[in-house]
Parts: sequence; structure tokens; C-alpha cells
Amino acid sequence: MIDFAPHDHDGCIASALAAAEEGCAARGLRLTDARRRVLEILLESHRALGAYDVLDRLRAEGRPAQPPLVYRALDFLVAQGFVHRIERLNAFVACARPGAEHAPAFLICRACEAVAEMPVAPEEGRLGSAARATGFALEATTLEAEGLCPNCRGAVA
Amino acid sequence: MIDFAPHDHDGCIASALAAAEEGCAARGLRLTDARRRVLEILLESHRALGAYDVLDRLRAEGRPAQPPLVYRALDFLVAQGFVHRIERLNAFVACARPGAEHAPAFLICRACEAVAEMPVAPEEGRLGSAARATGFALEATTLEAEGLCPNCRGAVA
DNA sequence: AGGGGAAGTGTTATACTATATCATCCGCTG
DNA sequence: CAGCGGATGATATAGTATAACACTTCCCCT
Ligand SMILES: [Zn+2]
Ligand SMILES: [Zn+2]
Ligand SMILES: [Zn+2]
Ligand SMILES: [Zn+2]
Repeated sequence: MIDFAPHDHDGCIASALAAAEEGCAARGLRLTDARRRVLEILLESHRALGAYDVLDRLRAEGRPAQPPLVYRALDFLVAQGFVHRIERLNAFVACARPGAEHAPAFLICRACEAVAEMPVAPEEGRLGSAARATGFALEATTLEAEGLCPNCRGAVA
Repeated sequence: MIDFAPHDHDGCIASALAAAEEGCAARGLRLTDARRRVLEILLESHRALGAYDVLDRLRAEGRPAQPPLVYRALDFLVAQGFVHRIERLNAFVACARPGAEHAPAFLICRACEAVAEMPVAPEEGRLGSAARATGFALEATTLEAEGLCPNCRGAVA
């Protein structure tokens, strides 16, 4: 999802799952049932879900599950780049560009809670040059913005 | 602290406290004892402290205190811009430029946990233009990077 | 001085987020 | 089928944050 526009979401889900399958196969890793189901739950919407939201959905569909199951699955999916963690929300969102190397940035709507993943390269911005200037070795960056998405901008007073 | 270099830290503390006093006076707000003490604790180091770290220090100096006291003080200090929240760490750090309008970015050393506040303007970077392009109304941005500071870069194997 | 409202604090309880630990199971390889 | 490593089950606990309500303090107005 490059912005907040409607799109072929079924295809969106299918291609993300396919990318995850391929990525795991290529790296000799297993997209187990639990991991796959957690990814599917996150893919259902372009919103960030808390680990316990995911847990609730697993339980709602009849799977007994405990927090560690969810956190293990999320850790795996994040490590493989199929899911991103949203630090501002302590929550998780499915990657909109699985497979491609990318350093994502996020636009988070505070009204509808939609999350859009934008393709940026933070290490090439001012932070990167500032880091280089001070001798800081960048390893991971978080770039998140909160505000109102185009859809909610009109709806809210 | 613009980078990880040594500096006149006593002066650093004094000027930050003075800026907080002035800012409160100018806005008709009260820098109460609790708020001031929490700010002082954060100013002691250029590191991010968790709310419960602050709580422990308050208690260590003989003040009975409960979590809400600390969170209220932190909320106030963050709202006034005297303290910043570090989302990646669920922790708080004293502002290095109190008084000045700024949209801060942070470099966080994963070895010594020092936090440097860098002056950047995220809304002018690619995220800003991407947001504008999609009609997203930016309200707050988080820009944080983790890595190794110059001091720890050599020290770690 | 006294009344009264807003802001701040005290206190208890609880919600939400995340991990440690150890036992067990499953899938693969030799 | 024995053995190994990764994955899951299960229980407990650690760490982060807020709700709710009582009480106090400050400040302004009379
Ligand atoms: Zn979609
Ligand atoms: Zn929205
Ligand atoms: Zn200093
Ligand atoms: Zn360091």
C-alpha cells in the first residue's frame, strides 16, 4: 500500500503470502502454520495490530494460544521482513513490499488507524549525513509519522 | 548535546533548567517540585531513562512516589518540549535544545545507551513530500536511529 | 479574609506489553 | 529408529502505562 487509496486487497494479500513462502523457501526457513496465520491476520487490514489483538483473533477462531506463540511468530516475521513493528503504537503491520530490500517509513492515521508504508531511504537523509559527521555507525532507523490520512481529513471536524 | 563529545555538562544542566523555568513562566505554567526533580534526574545523563528508572531514583532519595506521579510529570515535560520520548526504548530523555522550536531526531548507541539529539526537519525530507503527495496531514514525526556511537565503535570488537 | 474553581498530587487498583523458563513435540538426517 | 535442532505448549513473571477517585494547593475574585 503506497498510499491510502483503495486497491485490490485480495491480490495484495495473496502476493504478500506468496512472497513470504518464497522468502522462507529461499532461506531454508519454515513458514509454519502459526507464523502463516499471524501473517494472514495482519494482512487482513492495513492497520497495526497489537500482539494481544492478534492473540485474541487466534483464540476467536478456536486456536488456543498464549502470548509467547504470538511474540515468537511476530519476531520471526519481523526478522524476515514480512512484518514491521510500529514503535509509536507498540504494534505490528504486514509489510507492503515483502521481498524487496527497503528501509520503510510509516504514515499513521490517528483517526482510522490505517498505516501506509512509504519507500524512503533514511540513511540518505539528513540523519544519515549527521550520523556520518559524528562518526555514528547507523544500524537501524525508525521513521514514523502520525497525522490524518486523506480519507479522515475531510471526515473529522 | 549535538554529538557524543564531552562538554560542559554542568552548564548543560543549568541552561536546560533555566530554559524550563522560563518556558513555564512565559506560558503561565508551573514547574512544580515533582516536575523539576524528574527533569533534573533526566538531565543527569544524556541517556534515556524508563519511567520506572526515574521512579526508582525518586524513591532512592527518600521521596515516596507512585507511577502516576512520574508519568504525569513526564507527560507535562514532554508536552512542553523539555523532554522527548524515545519510542524505540519506551524511555525518556531531556531535550538538548529546550526553548527552541525543533523536530528532533535521535541517535541511540546500543552499547553505552547514550542518546544524541540531532537537529533535523523531517517534514522537509522525503517523508514530507510523500505525505504531501498523498494528502496526508503530518502532525508528529518520530525519527530514531540505533547503532554504535563513535566512542563505542572502537571499544566493541 | 473567605469562597470557589482549576490544577496538581496521593493512593489504590488494574490494564497492557513483553519475556523467562522448562517441558514437549515435530521434522529431518544419518 | 536414534538423535538433533527448531518449533510449540504452558506457566509464571517482568516491564510499561493508565483509570479512578479522594484530597490538597494555588490562584483569582469578591
Ligand atoms: Zn491491501
Ligand atoms: Zn484515516
Ligand atoms: Zn550535557
Ligand atoms: Zn556509545
